[in-house]
Amino acid sequence: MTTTSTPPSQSKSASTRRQVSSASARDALIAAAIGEFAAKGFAGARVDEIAGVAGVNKQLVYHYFENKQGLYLVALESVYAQIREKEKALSLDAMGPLEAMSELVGFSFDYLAEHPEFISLLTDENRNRGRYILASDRLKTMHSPFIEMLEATLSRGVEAGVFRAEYDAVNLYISMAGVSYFFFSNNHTLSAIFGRSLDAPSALLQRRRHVIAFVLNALRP
Amino acid sequence: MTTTSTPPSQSKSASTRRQVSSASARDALIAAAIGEFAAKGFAGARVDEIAGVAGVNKQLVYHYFENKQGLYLVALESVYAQIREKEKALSLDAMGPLEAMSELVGFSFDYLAEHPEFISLLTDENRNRGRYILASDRLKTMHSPFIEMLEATLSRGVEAGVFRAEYDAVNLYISMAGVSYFFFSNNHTLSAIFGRSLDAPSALLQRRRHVIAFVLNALRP
Amino acid sequence: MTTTSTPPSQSKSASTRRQVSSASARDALIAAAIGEFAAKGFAGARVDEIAGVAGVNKQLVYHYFENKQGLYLVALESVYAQIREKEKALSLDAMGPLEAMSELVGFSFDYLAEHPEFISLLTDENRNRGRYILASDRLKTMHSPFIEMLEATLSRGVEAGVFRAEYDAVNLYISMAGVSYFFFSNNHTLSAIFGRSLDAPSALLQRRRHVIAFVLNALRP
Amino acid sequence: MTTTSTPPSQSKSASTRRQVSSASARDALIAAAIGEFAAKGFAGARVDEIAGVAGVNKQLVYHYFENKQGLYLVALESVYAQIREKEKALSLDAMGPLEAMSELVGFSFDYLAEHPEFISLLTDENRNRGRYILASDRLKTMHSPFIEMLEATLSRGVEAGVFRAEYDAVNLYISMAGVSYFFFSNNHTLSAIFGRSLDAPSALLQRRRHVIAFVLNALRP
DNA sequence: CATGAATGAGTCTTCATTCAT
DNA sequence: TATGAATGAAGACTCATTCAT
Repeated sequence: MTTTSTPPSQSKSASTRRQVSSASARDALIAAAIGEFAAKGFAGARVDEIAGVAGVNKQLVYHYFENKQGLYLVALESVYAQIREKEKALSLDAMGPLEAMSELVGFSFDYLAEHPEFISLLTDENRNRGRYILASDRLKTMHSPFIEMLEATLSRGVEAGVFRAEYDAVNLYISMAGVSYFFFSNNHTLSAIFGRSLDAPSALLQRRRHVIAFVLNALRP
Repeated sequence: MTTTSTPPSQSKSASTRRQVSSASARDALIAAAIGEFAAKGFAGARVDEIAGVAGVNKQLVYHYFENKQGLYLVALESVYAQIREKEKALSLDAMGPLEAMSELVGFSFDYLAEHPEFISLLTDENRNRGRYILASDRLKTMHSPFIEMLEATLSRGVEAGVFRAEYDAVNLYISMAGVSYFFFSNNHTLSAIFGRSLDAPSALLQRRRHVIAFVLNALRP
Repeated sequence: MTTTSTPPSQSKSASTRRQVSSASARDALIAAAIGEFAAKGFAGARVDEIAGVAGVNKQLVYHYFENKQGLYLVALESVYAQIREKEKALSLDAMGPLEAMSELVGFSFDYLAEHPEFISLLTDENRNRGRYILASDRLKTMHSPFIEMLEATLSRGVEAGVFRAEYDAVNLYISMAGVSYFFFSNNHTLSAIFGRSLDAPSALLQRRRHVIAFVLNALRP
Repeated sequence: MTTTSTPPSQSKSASTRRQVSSASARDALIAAAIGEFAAKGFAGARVDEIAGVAGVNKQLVYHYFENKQGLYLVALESVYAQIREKEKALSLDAMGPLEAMSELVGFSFDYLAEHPEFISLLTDENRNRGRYILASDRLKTMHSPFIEMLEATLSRGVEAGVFRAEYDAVNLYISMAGVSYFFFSNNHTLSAIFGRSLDAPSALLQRRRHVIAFVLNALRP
């Protein structure tokens, strides 16, 4: 299942079918919402369009999510939940610090490459000054294991003498994420300014190699 | 000067006043538009609001810019023109490569710190898939001197043996800009996730130091 | 320069040029107005468009004609004046009643064929319930010689025994005009309904022959 | 039924009321639209006014007809549908050719006399150069039985030796319709020019007699 | 649960007209 | 005279949301 929100438990027998249908209708709405909000932002997205893409009646938006904002919040929670899920799958324990760090940088890059909707929704949320992320208890408790993995890898590397000691994990995280994120989030304006197609597969591969080298070089003692 | 090229004020009494008044209505609209579009995006911005903030009649938007999109385009051109203007003021010739690179990284950081509207407009433009930047001849010809300065500084440093030779200038630019840009563009969500106020002055200063160190470290041979 | 392009002030002596230019500006406005009002009706016509087509400043409309309605009235008077002028050129005295009547019918047809704007303006004026024609003293005193010519021709023919005596001139006029007018005024819907191109030159010629024959046949004793 | 196809009334209590209510909102809009468009033309008509007259919310115009043009098209189809309906009720088979022709001419006159909105909408549509009638499949397939009745009556009369053989049915139709149509469509300007009240009941009756006589006289061998 | 109808508060845009020079 | 700037009133159209069944 792509979303996390568990529907409220119902015990009526006949409602089984309804639950199935409900769950899929609800999920379809969330999936459609992620696409619409990512493509057009909160203000530009249309409830009608979301319902249409999901193939359900518009009223269900209000039934499940109260209003457009409620749907937006759930969509945001959903994309965060997805990345958290993927992050948990990372297992760095068997790797040395250099390899582990390389894995972390690569993961950051790859996830953004494959999930443009994550970038778009984050972007919109930042224009809202983080209104929803701050209002959502679920989001606040949805701790990322990534920063802890990064911290642990950094420590291991410092101790092993392969990483500089001067960086704190949060700043390192922001730099590591930033070199990938900015490439994707501003791909169109960068392409226009430099007159290069930065969304071409070859440009992507080249960029991926660059960001790993760049971060690891910066970490050298 | 904040808006598009306006003729310098002249001292002829009669005609000047008219020109000034005309220019100021137009300029006031552009300034207000930058603020509105930055705060709410294209879809969320309200023509009424822009005119109200500018203190002029709403219909002047249509008189001067044809429609909301026209105003948006001019606002976008305006913020690009501003940064290009500042970039031209950079003079690195008297500096050694290390100092010059440090200056470039610091400039990137400082400009974004002082111009959140630049970030917001770029962000929105990227959600539009760069539609306006591609459509604007003015924007396409508004070449940035920055990338050439970076290229020159990089070459100087490589020749002097203080920089690695492996980076190409565009990728280096994106990394250098990204470590600052991402910090500002995603400040709210990062603050929420890390439970830190990354917009506090001290966090800003600390980040500034980090990005300069990070980039220069990555450049070491 | 982005602001108002100040026109080079010309202080050439002769007001002659201005007067000449005035007269032609006024005429140009009337000509453009006839075209616009004919093409789009009073409500659909745009003052800006009229001024643009005439190549003069919009303000002149208000200077010469007070407002849009004033211009419309003058345009209407103008097309009436034109047809009155043409009607005066008809000289039937040397013809027999049959030939004269044929001439009158042919004239009605030809004038409408050549002056679609006359039809369009009359049409719009009728939708206004004749508001302007009733309000205009000029139009009310712009007597048509046509109806008197028709009356005289009819009398001559009745006396000569070649026309029936039963028709009164006004009804005859309306019938004679109607068989041509309806063909032109409703040419598009008639073409669509009958699936024929009634605006083709051959259809026009055929129609012309028909209306003359039809009216003369109806007049036979 | 006056408006476009409405679902046949059913007798289930609940659903019927809804359908009726739905249908009536739609029908009320069409009826109001016919009046407004006839009175002021497409450009002059106001959506607000139409909704107000219909007593429904303005936005239902967009709900049912997409936009102003869509409503205009349906209004046009509606008036065409009305006349087609009436035409079908004509039964000429039991009459001789003279009586039948007289019936056809009288019908043309009477329908226009009773349906000024039909004239007005046709007029506006012709100013549009038949744009809507050409775009509407419904209108193109809404064949008129009138022209076939006229053709049959003409043939019968020619064979019986009471009508001239020279007229083709389309030209005859245009002449027959034109002598009535022009009288009504241009009633106001004609009244003004001739200084007669051509919309008085007596003038109407007199005109009716004239057009029948005129057409039948023209048809005599 | 599901659905189309309905609505009110906007939202961009137009346009005739006036102002200032 | 002539012109661009400016304006108020209104117009078409949108959209999140609610109602009724």
